[in-house]
Amino acid sequence: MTENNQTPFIEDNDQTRARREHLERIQQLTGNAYPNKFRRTNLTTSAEGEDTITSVVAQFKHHEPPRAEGQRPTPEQLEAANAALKAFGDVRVSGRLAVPPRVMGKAAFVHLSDGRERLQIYVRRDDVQQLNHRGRTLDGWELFSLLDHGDFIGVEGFLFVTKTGELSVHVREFEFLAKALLPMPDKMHGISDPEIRQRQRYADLIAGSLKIDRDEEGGAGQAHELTTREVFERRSKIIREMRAFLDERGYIEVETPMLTPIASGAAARPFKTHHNALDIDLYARIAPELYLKRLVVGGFERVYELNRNFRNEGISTRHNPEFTMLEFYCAYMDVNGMMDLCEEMIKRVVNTVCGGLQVQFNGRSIDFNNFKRLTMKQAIVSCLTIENSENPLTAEMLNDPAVVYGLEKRLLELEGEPYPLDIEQEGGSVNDQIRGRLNLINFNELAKTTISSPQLPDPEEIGRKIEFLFERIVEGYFIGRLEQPVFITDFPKPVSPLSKASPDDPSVAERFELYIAGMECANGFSELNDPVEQYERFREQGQARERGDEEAMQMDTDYVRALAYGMPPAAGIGIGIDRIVMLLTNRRSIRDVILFPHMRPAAPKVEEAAANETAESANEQAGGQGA
RNA sequence: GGGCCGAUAGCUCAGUCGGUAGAGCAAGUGGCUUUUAACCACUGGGUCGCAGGUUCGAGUCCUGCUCGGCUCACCA
Repeated sequence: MTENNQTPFIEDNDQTRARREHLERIQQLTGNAYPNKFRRTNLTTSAEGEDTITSVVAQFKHHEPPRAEGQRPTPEQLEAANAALKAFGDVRVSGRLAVPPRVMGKAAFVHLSDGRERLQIYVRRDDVQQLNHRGRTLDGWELFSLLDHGDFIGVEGFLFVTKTGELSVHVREFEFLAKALLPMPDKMHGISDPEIRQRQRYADLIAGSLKIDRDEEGGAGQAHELTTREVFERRSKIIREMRAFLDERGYIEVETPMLTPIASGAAARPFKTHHNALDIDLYARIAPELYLKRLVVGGFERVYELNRNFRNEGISTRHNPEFTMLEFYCAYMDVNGMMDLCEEMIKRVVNTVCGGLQVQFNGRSIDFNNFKRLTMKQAIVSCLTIENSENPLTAEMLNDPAVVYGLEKRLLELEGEPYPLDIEQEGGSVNDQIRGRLNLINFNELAKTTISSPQLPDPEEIGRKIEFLFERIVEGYFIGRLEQPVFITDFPKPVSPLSKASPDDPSVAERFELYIAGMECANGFSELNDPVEQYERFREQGQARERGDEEAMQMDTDYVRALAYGMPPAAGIGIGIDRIVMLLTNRRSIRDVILFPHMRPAAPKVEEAAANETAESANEQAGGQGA
């Protein structure tokens, strides 16, 4: 038996010991427990060009006689089905043992899985005792007895339907293909610990493919919960559909640098690294935006990139340090055209992937038929005037600096008041109470207040305050208003340094963000293409940075220079793919739609830690010798 | 970073008031040639996340720590 310290990645317990012993005996019996290939037949139509369990099930499952619950098919039905199946001849398929072998004396049933579908095989001792196994004759029944849940085998035999009516392969020959030295998860429960599911996605995927689901609750037409595999298959489909949508419209897909000397194009803290040969610091990109617009300058009228961005910020159910973004740019289009295009694209993707425009997410129904559009000021107002019809706040009133200042002051006062607030109110959380109090503000009074601020209202400051009010009131207390798809438009110019100002109102940018289920899913605008103004905006950002705003955008003089060659009017957008996938797979955490999400390293076990330490000191010694 | 919750056999989970560590599945042995969450009998399997403390005695109570989940804050 293998010493445990030679395989530190395998725990030593009764399960793994049994599997190792089986492996040794298989090795002796077959001469090679890890063969290089298995040839499958090609009776079915499949993309793979050979028979998979999925393709065999897809093509032959319909031969199973219709049977009522708990009823067995009649002998006549079986005879007809088996006669039909026999005509197809022998099939060779392979897969993982999806269950522990059910051995009944001198015959056995096992299910094989190819990761998607499962197919039952039937093995009789008398059929395989003289087994031709890769050129040598051996006792196939003995080999079969050494199989464990999770092993890979290839089988050859004829298709038939069992007495209970299940499509199966009656095995004549089989080959051992690979061993599972680690025990499989519980066949009924799978893996429930989210930590293991995310750290060891392979185990999660295996567990999903091996799990026996009795689909009892499928009666009311309820869409079943997607398996992990189905989530990622759907993710792939979403991305494929988006690419197709853009390709059809003449967009060119490009790849721009992931490692950049300046992390710009968004407001976020970057990851920093160092290039040794050039001896310069580089930053993992936080957005491809400025490179893509250089390409618009260069004559790519329609261009897109679908790839990863990296932001050195918090991790949450909606944030992963690396996330996938689709950005595309279209020359001669403005922000309104881009909203139309975005809406059209998302509708098509949703419809194709989910088979309709009503999608269940987190217990709510999202209606993708209807994308609303609200200016940022309208959105704020819509939260505050519901119960206050005699004293309505209007979007126009938010043009008055006194109202903006007064509202901010009142909001901060309300938030500063200790719990419980002094108004008489039965129950309700602090947030409920603040919501209630916000509705009771006398907006007409606010309009009459004088600004106590020493200096005259600075338009820049007002813009930031409006965004602050939006974030606090709409995104905070009234996030439910952003549940159905809604474009929030007319962002304040000071917080939108890459956007063109609105021709109607120089204080706002032609910019939008798309909110769905309270999540920010997309951000787009009419691209600022005046190099002089862009230079000034970057300088203002630089000043904000000096004032301590770590996230103010970095100046990129080469980008400004590119604009100086002339960029046509254009609109661009960034769409957060992970969040779209969350919406369309009904997953509440971004970690459930990213195969290998970032997590804090698990605490090493005692022996592992010791092993790592010796490895590290060995490395250090080697490094010291080299230097 | 704050709050709440969780970590017990390979997996899923019980474990009462502080008094010898439990079940199902999985594993091992035997039986069974159309089963299907196969079945029947027997057997083995534990650093109770880690480190301290209280106690005659800790899976259980206390403190600290690690990892995770939810949530708030942060984050265009």
